[in-house]
Amino acid sequence: MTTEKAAVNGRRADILAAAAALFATRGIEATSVREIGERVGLNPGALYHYFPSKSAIARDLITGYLSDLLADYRAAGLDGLEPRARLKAIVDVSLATGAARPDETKIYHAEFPNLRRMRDYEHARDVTDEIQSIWLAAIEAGKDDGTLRRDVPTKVFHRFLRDAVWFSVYWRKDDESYPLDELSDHCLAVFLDGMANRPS
Amino acid sequence: MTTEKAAVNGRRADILAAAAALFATRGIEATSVREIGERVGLNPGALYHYFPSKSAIARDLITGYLSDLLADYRAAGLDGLEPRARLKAIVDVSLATGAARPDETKIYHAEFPNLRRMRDYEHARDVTDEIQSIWLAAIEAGKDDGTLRRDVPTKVFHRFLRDAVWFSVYWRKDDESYPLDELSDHCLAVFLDGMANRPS
DNA sequence: GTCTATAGCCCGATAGAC
DNA sequence: GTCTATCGGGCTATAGAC
Repeated sequence: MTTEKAAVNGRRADILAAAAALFATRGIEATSVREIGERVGLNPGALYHYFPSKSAIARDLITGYLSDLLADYRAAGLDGLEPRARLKAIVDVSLATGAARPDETKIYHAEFPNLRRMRDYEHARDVTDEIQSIWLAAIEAGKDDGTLRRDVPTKVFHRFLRDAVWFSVYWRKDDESYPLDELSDHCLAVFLDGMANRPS
Repeated sequence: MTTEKAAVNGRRADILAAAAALFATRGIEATSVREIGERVGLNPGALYHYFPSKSAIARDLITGYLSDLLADYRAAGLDGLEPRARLKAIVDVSLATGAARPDETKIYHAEFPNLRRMRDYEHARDVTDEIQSIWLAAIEAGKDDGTLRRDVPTKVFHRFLRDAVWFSVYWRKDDESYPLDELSDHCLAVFLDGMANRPS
């Protein structure tokens, strides 16, 4: 990669990061390209040298995020794991992604439901479908091998667990007081072993 | 109440309902007063006969919603219930509110975090603090009487349960195929008894 | 009480100098 | 590659006729 190309990618990355921070806190539509330019030290018009439109910035953020997330799930070797370990791996990959990329996580969950029917989001839709099937398959495997109870519908349990995991980016403080592996332990304790106190 | 007063309140209610539907799906900032007027069959300027501003519509929606929700919790006689029954009552009141007022539920959860620091939201802040303390007290009571395990922090369990309950408005279909009391049963099954399969 | 018309502002995006 | 300047348009809110 040449020096000029690296500089361009650096600028692009700066713009994406600045836009992500603003989109995550105020929403895409409520964020102006002027604000994005201000954050990155560029006049509004100059942004259009790197991106054709504001919505292209949002789309690149979301599709890049989803592609990386799917790659992380695939790299976790889920197929070789027993259901409980597989669910733990899914939760851990997700929590790590939420902690590493909180802005994109918030944007995806807050805005994608309204964007998924738009043109240029076909690939993102495919990725989200595959991610969902990864979660659902792990829960089904747990039911099949007797690890999980069968009277709670798979889709319902999926929603409960999924929301607990992803929405933790809104309340977890990213400091030493509550490390990620503790959150992971608490999440798996509640959802796999249950909150009920059963002295053994 | 005079006929004129009732008519005014009817118009006000129509405007609030139309605004709620739009705010819930597109967000407050992304919704224009022209759209609200269109929905209710009024020219944009005429809305200002009933509300001083767009943000006043949003504030009335949120504060009214929160006041009613708090009243419902108080009417449920929570203090006289054992911890498990108390948590079930809290979940049931919340699910019923979500089903009866899905738009305001979505608006509150999506927009209040960004609005709570604003002027004119002092009362809403007090109400949310009290609602949160109702949930936390029920969980603490469950720990105190040995019903709930103590190794998962109260605030963490609260977030998991709260998000599962409230965000169900985004995915639950409001038809006969999945009635509210089934959702309530599944929620309490997962969070109170645990998803783990323990043949007894 | 609802209308038409518009003020004043900010928006996304573009043109063209340098 | 970044700037200044601006276009065309939608926004919230207001003014004043009816």
